[in-house]
Amino acid sequence: MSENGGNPSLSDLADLNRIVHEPARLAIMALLYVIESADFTFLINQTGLTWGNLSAHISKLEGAGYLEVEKSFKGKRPSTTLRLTTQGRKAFHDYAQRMKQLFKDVPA
Amino acid sequence: MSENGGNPSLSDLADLNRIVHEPARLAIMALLYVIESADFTFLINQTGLTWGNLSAHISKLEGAGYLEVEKSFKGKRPSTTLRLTTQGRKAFHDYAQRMKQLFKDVPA
DNA sequence: TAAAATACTTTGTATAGCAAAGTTATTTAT
DNA sequence: ATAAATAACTTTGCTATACAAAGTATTTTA
Repeated sequence: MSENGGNPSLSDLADLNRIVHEPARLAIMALLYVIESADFTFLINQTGLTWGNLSAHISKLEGAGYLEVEKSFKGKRPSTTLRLTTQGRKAFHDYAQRMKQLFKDVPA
Repeated sequence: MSENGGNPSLSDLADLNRIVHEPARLAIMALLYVIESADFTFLINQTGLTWGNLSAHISKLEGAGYLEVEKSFKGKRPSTTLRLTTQGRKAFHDYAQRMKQLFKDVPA
C-alpha cells in the first residue's frame, strides 16, 4: 500500500503490470477476456496489428504465463488459437480494477 | 473510429497517448489534475520517483505542452512549481475517458 | 572551512516496441 | 509442370525511451 492517505494508487503506479499495460497487449487481452478464444488472423483484424507485432506480443504474453497458444491445422493450413490462462485473466482483471480506481473521480 | 462495431476502442488503442500512458507521467498528471499546482519536491514524495526520473518526465511533459514549469526562489533555494496547461488537462481527461470506456464492463 | 544537504540536470545503458525482411507451406495462374 | 502469389507466421535490426548513476551549483551545518 502507498504512504499516501488520500489517493491509494499514485506511488503504486510505478509497479503497474507492464505486460498488460502496453496498448497492443491491452487490446489483445481485452478481446480475449470477453470472447474467450480467437485465432491469430482474427486478432490481426480486430487489433490492426501487423503479423510481426502480434507474433512478438503473443510470445511475450505466453512467456508471462498469460496466454495459451494452441497450434493446429484448419484444412491444410496452419492455425494458431489463443486464449487467456487463469493467470492471464486475473492479471487483466487486476489491471482493470487499478485503472477504474484511478479514474473513478474523473467526471465525463 | 474503429471498424469494429462492438467495441469502439480496440484497434484504436494503438494511438493511445503515450505521453500520458507512461505510469510515472500518469501519476504526475493525475496528481496535478486534482491539486492544480505542486513543487518538484512534493511530487518526488508523492510519486516515489527519483530526482533524475522526475526531471526527465517533466521535460517530456513540458515539451508536449502539457506542463507549465515555473522556476523561482523560496528564500535562497531554488524551487520549481508545476501545473498542467489547459492542453495537459484535456489530454489527461481524454485519456481517462478512454480507459473508463475500455473497462466499463469489467465487474469488480 | 570542510562536509553534507538541497535541488536539480545530464549522461549512459539496457529494454523493448515497431517495421521490414525472412521462412515454410499451399494455392492459383500459365 | 512450374512459376508466381498468398497464407501464416517468426526473426532480425533499428530506434526510442525509461531508469539509474553521475554530475553541477548553491547553501547550510558541523
